[in-house]
Amino acid sequence: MVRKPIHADAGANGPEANKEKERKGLWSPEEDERLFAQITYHGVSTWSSVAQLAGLRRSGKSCRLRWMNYLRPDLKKEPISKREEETIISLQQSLGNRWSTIASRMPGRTDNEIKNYWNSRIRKRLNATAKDSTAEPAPAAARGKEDSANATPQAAQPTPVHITARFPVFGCQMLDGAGGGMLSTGSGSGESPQSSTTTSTQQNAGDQSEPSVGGDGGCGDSNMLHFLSFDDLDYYPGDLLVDVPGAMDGWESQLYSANWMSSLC
DNA sequence: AAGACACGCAACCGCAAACAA
DNA sequence: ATTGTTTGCGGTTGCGTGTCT
Repeated sequence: MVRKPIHADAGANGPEANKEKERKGLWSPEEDERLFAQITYHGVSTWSSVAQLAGLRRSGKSCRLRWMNYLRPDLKKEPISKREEETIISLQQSLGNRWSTIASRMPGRTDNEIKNYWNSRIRKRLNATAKDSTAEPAPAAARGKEDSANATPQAAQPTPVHITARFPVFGCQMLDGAGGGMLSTGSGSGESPQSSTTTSTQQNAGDQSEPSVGGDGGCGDSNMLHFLSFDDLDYYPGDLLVDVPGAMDGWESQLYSANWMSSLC
């Protein structure tokens, strides 16, 4: 479901109009475009500077959230699958409501997405079944953060998530700004035939294990976002720090323009 | 057909940790 | 050591859409 944007300008005639205040509410396609371009070509030093340099009247916090939850190129667009749901339930049992940790083990999914999914669907379902049979073990949500150290070894270690050829994995690395660390990793498209993030590797049969690089284009700074896809691999979150200058250019033209932008309309 | 209700999602809020000056 | 700033996280809310009556 895509909500119609209530652009913050709509309230510009209100009492707040004269204040050069931060915008709130849904993001317009133009704002998305600006933020995306800013981060793609110039990277992130601090989020507040991103907002400023992109000419957005948004808080850095808001920009970060928008990028993390929506604009990041490695996000899966298709609905959460049954298998992913099982993973969420399993991880929630062992980790509690530590959504970011859970998300880090589910490439292409955001903590917000998982949290929403849990709150709107799984929790209700589990509550319903718990009423039916009181044998249902209590979720670990109530446990404190200190439990993270006591989590099961299986959950505490970065267990590999096997990704088949149908789930090309992308790694993005911000090289600009402080640290230049891994910004995000995740899987591109999924089993859904109408997946919005089709790549050239999507149709592979799964017999390739070498990283494949997106096509090359010719725009922008060379190394702000470095971008990879893998056809078939065991994925350890945080492992994909591979530097392939120019790799994102092909992705940008293929995904951002053709699919991502159309999904906004 | 219309209103009420439920659902799903995007985004905000408040807090705490990490970091810088 | 202290203070201010930034980032990251989880909880919560608001609103558009779909479904039911």
